[in-house]
Amino acid sequence: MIGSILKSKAEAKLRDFKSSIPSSKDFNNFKFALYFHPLKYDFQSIETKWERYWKENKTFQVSHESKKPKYYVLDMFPYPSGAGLHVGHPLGYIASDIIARYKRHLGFNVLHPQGFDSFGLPAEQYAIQTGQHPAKTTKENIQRYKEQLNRLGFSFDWSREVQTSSPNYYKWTQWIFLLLFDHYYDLSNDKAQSIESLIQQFNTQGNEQIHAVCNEDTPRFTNQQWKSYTWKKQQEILLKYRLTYLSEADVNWCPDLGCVLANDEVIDGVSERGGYPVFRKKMKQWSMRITAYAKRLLKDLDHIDWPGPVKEMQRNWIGQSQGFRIQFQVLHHQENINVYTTRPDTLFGVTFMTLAPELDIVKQITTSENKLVVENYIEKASKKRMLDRLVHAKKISGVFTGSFALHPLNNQKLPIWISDYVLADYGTGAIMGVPAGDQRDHAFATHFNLPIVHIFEGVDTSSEAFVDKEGFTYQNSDLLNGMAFKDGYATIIDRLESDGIGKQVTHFKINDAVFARQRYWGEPIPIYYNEGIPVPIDSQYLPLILPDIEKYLPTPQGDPPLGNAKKWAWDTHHHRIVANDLIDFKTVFPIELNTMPGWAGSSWYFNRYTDANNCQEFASQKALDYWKEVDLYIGGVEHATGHLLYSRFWQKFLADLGLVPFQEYATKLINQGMILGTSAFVYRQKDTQVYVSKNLLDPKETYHQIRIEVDLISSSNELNIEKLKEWQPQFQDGKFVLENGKYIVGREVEKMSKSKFNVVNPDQICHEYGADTLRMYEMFLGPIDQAKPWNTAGISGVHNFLKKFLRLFYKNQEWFVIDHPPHQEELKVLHQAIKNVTRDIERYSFNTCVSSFMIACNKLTELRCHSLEILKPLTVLLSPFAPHIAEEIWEKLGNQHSIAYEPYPIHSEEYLIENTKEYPISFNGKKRFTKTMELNLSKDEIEHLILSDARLEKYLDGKPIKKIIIVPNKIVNIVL
RNA sequence: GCUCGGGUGGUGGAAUUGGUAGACACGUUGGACUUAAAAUCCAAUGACUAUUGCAGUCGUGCGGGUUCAAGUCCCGCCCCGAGUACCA
Repeated sequence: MIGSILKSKAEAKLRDFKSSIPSSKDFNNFKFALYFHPLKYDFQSIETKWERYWKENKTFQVSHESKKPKYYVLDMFPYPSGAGLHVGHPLGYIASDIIARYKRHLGFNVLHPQGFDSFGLPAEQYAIQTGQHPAKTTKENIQRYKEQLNRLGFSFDWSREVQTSSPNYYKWTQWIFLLLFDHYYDLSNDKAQSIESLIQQFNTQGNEQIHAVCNEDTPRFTNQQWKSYTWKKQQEILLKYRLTYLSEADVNWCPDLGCVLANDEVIDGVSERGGYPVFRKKMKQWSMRITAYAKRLLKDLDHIDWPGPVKEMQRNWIGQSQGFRIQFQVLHHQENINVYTTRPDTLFGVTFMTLAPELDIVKQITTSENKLVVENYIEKASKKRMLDRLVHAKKISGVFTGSFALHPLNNQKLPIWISDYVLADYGTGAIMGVPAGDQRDHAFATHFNLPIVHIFEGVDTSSEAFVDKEGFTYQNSDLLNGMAFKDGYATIIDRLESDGIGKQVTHFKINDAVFARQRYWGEPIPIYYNEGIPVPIDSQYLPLILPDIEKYLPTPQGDPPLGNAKKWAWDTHHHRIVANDLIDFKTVFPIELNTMPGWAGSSWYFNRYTDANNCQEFASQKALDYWKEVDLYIGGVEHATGHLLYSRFWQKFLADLGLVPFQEYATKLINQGMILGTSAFVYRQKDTQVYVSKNLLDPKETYHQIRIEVDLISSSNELNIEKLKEWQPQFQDGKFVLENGKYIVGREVEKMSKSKFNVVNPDQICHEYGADTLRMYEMFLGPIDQAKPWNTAGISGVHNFLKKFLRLFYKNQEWFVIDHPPHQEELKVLHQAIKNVTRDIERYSFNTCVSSFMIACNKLTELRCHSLEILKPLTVLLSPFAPHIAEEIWEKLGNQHSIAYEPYPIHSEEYLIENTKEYPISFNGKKRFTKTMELNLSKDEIEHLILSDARLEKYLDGKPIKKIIIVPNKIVNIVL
C-alpha cells in the first residue's frame, strides 16, 4: 500500500518534470538548457586562477600569535625521488588537506606544513652513476614535487618548508646529536641526565651505586680509581654511558651498498632498498641507545590514538618479556655462562647448553681437541647470509665445544654446544637446552642424540616438546615434584634467588639503533677524534657543513666517501674545517667520516615546523607552547618500526631536557593505504619473437612474461602495438598473434613503481579531469586506510558530480541563483548533507562523504533548487574536498574573501526529523510497512498491537510501554 | 608457527555498531535527443520463480548457536591479505 503510494508519488513527480519540458516548439531555447549543455566546467583556468590567488595572498600562512585555538595537521614529508609524484602519494595529503580546510572553517588556526626528507640513498646512487652532485638533483626533484603538489590545491604553509639536507635545518639535527652525546640515561629518575653530572658522581663515589643504562662490559670502579684514570680511559668509560656512543657492535653489513643497515632496513635478510644480501659483521659503529627508552616507548603507546597494527608492531619490535637470568659454572674454567629463560621452572629438564657462535666466551672454553671444528663452524656461521639463516632455519647444525657446565642445583655435567639457532643479540646469547619444554631444544637433542629428561608428569615428551603451562605436574624435578606450574614457578625462582644463582629480569628484544652510514649524502656527524677518542665539535660552530667531493664512492683505503674531501679535519684552535694538504695532526684532528642515517632528520622535523625559520633555536619555546603536539598525523604504515619509533624516542629525550612540552608528539595517527598499480604483461613464446595474446596462450607452451608500460594499453586491455614498437626497440621485430584482431595483455596488481612500468601520474589526470576531480576521486576510491589498486574506471562519476554541482547555479546557460526562502524539502536535503558530511569527516570516512555530496546534488537537481540559502552553505561544505571550484562559485556569489575561512555550516536537527506519521498504519499484524518508524502510541493502540503479535507478551511484564519501533511485520524495539 | 586485519552483486564499496542488506558510483541493457558521434537526461539492474493479478522464495565464505530480530554477537571450520619469526 505504502509502496504504491510512493510509486504513484514518484510517477507524479516524473509527470511533473516531463510536463515542464517544453515542447519542440520552443525547442531553440530549451535545447541548450537541457540536452546540449554548453556550460563548460573549465577546471583548467579555474584551478590555475585559484592556485595563483592562494599563493599571492598567502592565504594559508599562519602565525602562532593568534587568539584562535590551534590545530596541527601533519603529513609524513616525502623523499623527493627522481620519478616524481605518482597517484599514490597524494592520498594521505588529500585527506590531511580536507581536515585542515575543515578545521579552518570551524575557526581553528591550522598549522599545515610540508617539507622534504631530502637526504637519502637514491640521490647518492644517481650521483655515483652520473657524477651529478646530489644537491643538484635533489633541488630539481623538490622543484618538481612542489609544482605537482601545488597543482592539487593543497593548503600548505610553504613559508615553513623544511628540507633535511639544508644546512640551516641539519644544523639542529647535529645539535640534537650532540645533546644525545652529552647525556646518559639515569634509571633512578627514569630520564636523561647530563654527562657532566655523571662525571661528578664518578668523582665522589665511583660507579658502584650508579643506576644507569650502560654497555654490558662497563667495569666497576671507585672514585679513587676513576681519578687515577687517564683522560683517554675516562672517555672510553663515558662512551659506555652516552646516549649516542661508539662501540664494537654486530651490524647488518650490506656489501653491495657498501653500508651498514638498521634492523628495520633489513627485510627477510635482504636490504630494503635494492634487495641486496645482508651479512652479520662486527664493526666499530655509532649507535643510539634507544633501549634506554624501551620501557617508556612501550608504556606510552597506551596513551596515543594510533592505529592498532602500528602499536602492535611497535610492541612486538620492542619485545618485552619477563624472564630469568641463570648462572651456570663451566667445569675447569673461570668463566660462567649466563642464560636467559622465560621458563626457569624447567631447570631440571636441562641436558645441555647452547651458545651463539659469535660469543667471545666460546673461544675460551673450547678444548684443544675440539678447536678445529668449532673454529670451522664459527667461520661458516659468520659467512652465512642472514637470508640463509632464515631459510635453513629447519636445518639443524651445531658442534660440541668439549667443555661442560655444572647444573646449579644437582651438579650434573651439561655438555656445552654452539649452534646458530641461538642468536647472539637476543638475551645473553646462551640458552639452557630443555628438550622436554622447548621444541627447538627437542629437535637439537634428537638430532645429536642428547638425553631428554621427562619433567612433566602426565605428558609424553619423548617425541615432542610440551610448551603449555597447564595440564601437568612436575616430575624428576627435585623440589618441584608434584607441583603444578604456578607453584613450581614460584618455588624455583625463590630458590634460585636465595642461592644467588639467578635473578628475575625484564628483557627487551629491541636493540640499539646503528646510527652511522658509510655514505656521502647525509648529515655529517659533528665529532672529531683525539687519540682515537670521539670529541664533540662545540655546538656554537654548527652546522658542520657537508663538503663537496668529486667521487661518491668509498676511498681506495676503504674509508667512507667523505674521505675524498679535500677539506675535512677539525682545527681546535681556530674552530674550523681545514684542508687536507695542510693537515698537521698536532693542531688539527680527523673528523668522523660516517654520516647520519636517513631517519635522523625525520626524527624531529615536526617540532621544526612550529618555527621553521628560527636561526637562534631549533624552535622557540613560544611557538612550541602554542602549536604543541601534532593533532593529526597521516602517513604510511611502512614506517611503524622505523621513523615512527625513532621519532618517539627523540621526542622523549627532548622532553626529558625540557626542550619540548610533550612526551608524545602525535596524539592521533592515521595510516593511508597504498595505492597499487596494475602492471601489464605481454607473452613471448620461448626463444622466438612471437607474442601471443592473453586468451590464446597454450598451456603446453612456455612463455616469457614481459612487463610493459601501462600507457600503451587501452581501457579494454588492448595493446597498441605501434606504440609498443616505438617504446622499446626489442619489440620491433615481434610477430603478434591476435584474438579478434586485438592483442590482449595480462594484468596484475602490484606495488606502483617506475621499474614495473605501472606508474600512473597525477599530472595526466589533472590535465584530463582537473585537480578537484582527482582529489574527490581518490577519496571516493574506498576507506583511506585500505590498500587498493588504482583504477580510473569510476572517475567519470566524480567528474560528473562536479559538473552537476556547478550546474545547480545555472539555468539556461545563465548564472541563476535566487534569494528566496527555500522549501522544506530543499532544507531537508541540505541539512541531511551537513549532518552526514560532518559526521563522516570526523570519522575520517571520506569516501562516504563524497557519496553524501552526490546524493544531495542529485536531489537538488531533481528539485531544481536555485536557492542561495541552500547552495551557499553547500559550497562551503564542499570546499575542503574541491577547493578550486568552491572558491570560484564563492567569488561568483559576490564574496570578496577566500572561502577558506568561511564558517562551516552547522546543521540543525529540526529539518532532519522524519515525518513518519504521514504514513497510514494498520495493526492487524499482516500489514507491511515500508519504513522504520518510531511511534508514540496510546495504551489502546499498544494493546491492539500486542494482541496481534503473541511474541510481545513476554515484554509486557506489567510495565507501561512508551515507544515501539516497527519494521515490516515485525516489532523492532520497545522502550519501557 | 604466532599476532593482527578481512571475506557483502559483474566491479569499487555502503549499512547510523543488533533493526527493511546492497546507499553512492562504475559497468551493462533499454529509451529520449542527434544525420552521426560525443555530451546530457530518463528507466531497469543481487539470484531464482512468477508474471496484464502488482507477488513469492533464497541470499553478506562454510556449519552450528543466542535473539522477536544477526552482514553485525558467541562456538567450530575454510579461504585471502598484512606484519613478524630459531625471541629461549
